[in-house]
Amino acid sequence: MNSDELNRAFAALADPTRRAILARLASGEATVNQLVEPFDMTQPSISKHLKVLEQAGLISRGRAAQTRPCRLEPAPLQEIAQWVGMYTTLWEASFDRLDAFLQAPQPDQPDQPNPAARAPGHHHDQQQ
Amino acid sequence: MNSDELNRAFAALADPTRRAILARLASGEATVNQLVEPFDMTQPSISKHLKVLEQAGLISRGRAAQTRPCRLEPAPLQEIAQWVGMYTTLWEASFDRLDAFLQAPQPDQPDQPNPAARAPGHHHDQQQ
DNA sequence: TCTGTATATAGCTGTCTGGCAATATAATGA
DNA sequence: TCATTATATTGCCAGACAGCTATATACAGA
Repeated sequence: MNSDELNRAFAALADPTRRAILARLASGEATVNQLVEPFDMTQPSISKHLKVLEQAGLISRGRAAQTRPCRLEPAPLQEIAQWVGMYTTLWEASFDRLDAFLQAPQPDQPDQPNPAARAPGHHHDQQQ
Repeated sequence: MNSDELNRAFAALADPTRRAILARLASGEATVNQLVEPFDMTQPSISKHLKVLEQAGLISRGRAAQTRPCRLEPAPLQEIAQWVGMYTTLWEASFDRLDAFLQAPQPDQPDQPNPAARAPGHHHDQQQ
């Protein structure tokens, strides 16, 4: 749950073209040209987007002849799911418990709040 | 699951200062000055961050005397959780099923892939 | 009304970003 | 080796962004 990784992952996902590329890759590997095709955009622009996605760890690239097939790498998405998971108590908590939650020691440390508040059983136990 | 909302939410979360602000707000409302305090940063800079968070819908602000208490708004986080959720099949799938998944019709439409692939039962049924 | 406190806005700067066209590199196949 | 195809890199530009200082606005209390 490194901060830099989250920075890069979130920043990469902030662009709709890049999210569309990931959506495409979710259905299987694709070459750069295949990824260029659906977009009204030049190949260098897509290559730049791919570089951003790669540096964020969201994709990896192999080699097959002269193509560089792109594959989706789920790890950063998992990290994001985990990060967002720390806030799920905010909307999972039932109405009458909401205030208690707001008072309770919730995620607090800049960038690594409370990793133990994920499961649907919403246990309140935690450190610090 | 509007694209612009996701753009703003992801972009807002790409900054560690803003994520730290959210972490702080997860434990309850706070005034601007209270949010400034833990950071080695000027008040106008924090106010700017708050504006970004507000425009992303991640926080809202009330009025109490001359303070403007900030409150965390979970809706965009829920949208992100939902968006990421569409990719969970990629790592929930067991090893021997992975290839099948990569062949199967997965999230594809730019920015609104397959909303029906969330639950832990990982059902393969879906449209198109 | 005046003072102080809380917050917002304006203006500046350097850096990052997303797009493009043009060009370079890498691997294939003849 | 040469031509072709696939991809990456470079250089350019306009706009966004994060930080700062200085200043403006809003409200409270005397």
